[in-house]
Amino acid sequence: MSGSAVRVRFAPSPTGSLHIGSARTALFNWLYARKTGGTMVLRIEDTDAERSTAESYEAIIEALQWLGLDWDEGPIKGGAYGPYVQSARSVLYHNEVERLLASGQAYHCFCTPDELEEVRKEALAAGKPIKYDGRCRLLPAEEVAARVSKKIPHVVRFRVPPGSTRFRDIVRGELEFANEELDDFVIRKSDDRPTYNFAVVVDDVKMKISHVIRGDDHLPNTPKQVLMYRAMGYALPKFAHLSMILGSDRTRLSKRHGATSIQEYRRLGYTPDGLVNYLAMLGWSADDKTEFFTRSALIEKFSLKRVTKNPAAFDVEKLDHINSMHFVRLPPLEKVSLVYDRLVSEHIVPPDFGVDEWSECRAVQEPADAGKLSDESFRAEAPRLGVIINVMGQRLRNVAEAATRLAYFYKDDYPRNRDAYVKHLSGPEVPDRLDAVAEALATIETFKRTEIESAVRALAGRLGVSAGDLIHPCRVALTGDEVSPDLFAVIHLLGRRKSVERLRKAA
RNA sequence: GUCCCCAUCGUCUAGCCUGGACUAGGACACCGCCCUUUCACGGCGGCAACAUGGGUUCGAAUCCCGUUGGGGACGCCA
Repeated sequence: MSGSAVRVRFAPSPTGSLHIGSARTALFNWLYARKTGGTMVLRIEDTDAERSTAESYEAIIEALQWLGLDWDEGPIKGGAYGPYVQSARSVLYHNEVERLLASGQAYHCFCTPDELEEVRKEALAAGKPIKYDGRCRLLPAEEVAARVSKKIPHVVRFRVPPGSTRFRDIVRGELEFANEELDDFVIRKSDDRPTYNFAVVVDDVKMKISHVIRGDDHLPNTPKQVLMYRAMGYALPKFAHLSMILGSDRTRLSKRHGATSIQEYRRLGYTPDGLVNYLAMLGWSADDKTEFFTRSALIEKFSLKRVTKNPAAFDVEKLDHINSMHFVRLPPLEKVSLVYDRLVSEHIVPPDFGVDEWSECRAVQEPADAGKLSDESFRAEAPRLGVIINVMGQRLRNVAEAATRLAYFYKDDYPRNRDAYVKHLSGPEVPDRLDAVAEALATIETFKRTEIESAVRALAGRLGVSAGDLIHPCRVALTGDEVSPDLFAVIHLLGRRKSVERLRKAA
């Protein structure tokens, strides 16, 4: 095995859903692995017995899968350096703690949480650094042995040496921390589990992680970890600390800024590619212009060297924009399927949507591979929906819009824009015109888009009005709004019966 | 409070390392015009930034220091 092989890891703790910020961290790790032909490891950090839940674990796995961020080693996949769940790695941590204890680089501490809290409060009140004072450092060996054998609850602390700790960060360059700012932190809790800082180091070593790419909220942990690598005699990985993602007001991204989990964005109708593209732009750029990236382009262009240092504010409008670029480029059948599911879940399309209720044009264009789909009602509607989506074109920017913008194709209680009614349907001349159009539609021979258009334009000529004088009121009468795709296509897709019915009703 | 990180249009960013080609480029949003039966898309144009003070230098967005502002970390959470 080559010592220079790239191995990165994403190490979430299963204490909630996959957050936007964590997803970005996962993405950058993934991109780096895919870019370099390295290995992506997924490790579950569940050393907090209290807060870790199976639901969170499931949610995170599912969100990663949905985003298309796959891993080469980890839960489900397995791998040579497992197990990949920290709660199953106790013996590894235990051995390393014993080694540190034996070499005197760690020691037992019997201070109770209450005592420590006391000390912390005092320090805060006195305006001093909040840190453990190292009072158990000097406990004689016999005393320690006695207390341990008496099963007095205790933790193990790392003995921080004097001096300072330097390391290099790929994003930030050379960094130095004074060790006196660090206190003798806990590496093994009284329940015998390792703490995060310790488990991370042991796992990253044992899993041969070459690059630690994580959020910069971990920066203050890094000197502690560096110290432990050295104390245990292991080589350092390379570090890359990513800036945080902030809310629109530049404070920590939280619920009050809107959706914060990947799951929520999924429900809102964003596509994985759109979300991934946007997330990649938060803290990274390929050059001064490009910002639309397919997944493979992202992999091809990605580089840790071009990661920015300053924190980025999450901007939903930009997300919408990037997402829409991906949405409009979706393969037709995929888009149809996505929109269809949305329409059903929003109750726009009833599950048993009528066989010949609306469509004289249902069979106009059979998507080539619609036959592959097994859902019968989908197969029945896919051709017409495909045409609808086609005429909607770029007007349909995401799945979420489908429910409101396509409703009038499927049911009669679609949204109505009051202003549009007032503007286009309130004139005294309107009823006659609508009736005339209805009559024309009822009598033309072939109900095709082009025929419909010439019939309406001819009618306008006979009435001595402009085509627009007929088109605008018809659009409102048929769709409930003054905004829609090409009116003649809409009429065609609505079908003769519905079109005539709505025009007469509005007249 | 202590320590750390960061600082270019409202927002995401390019440029910074390796000072000069920067009257600071692109994108989102916003505004105007064009296209068009409406809207969207598209095209064209506009608005809009080097936080601040001091150095270094012939020359600073770019290098150094201070200030200010923002963020993070200070747990037997991760």
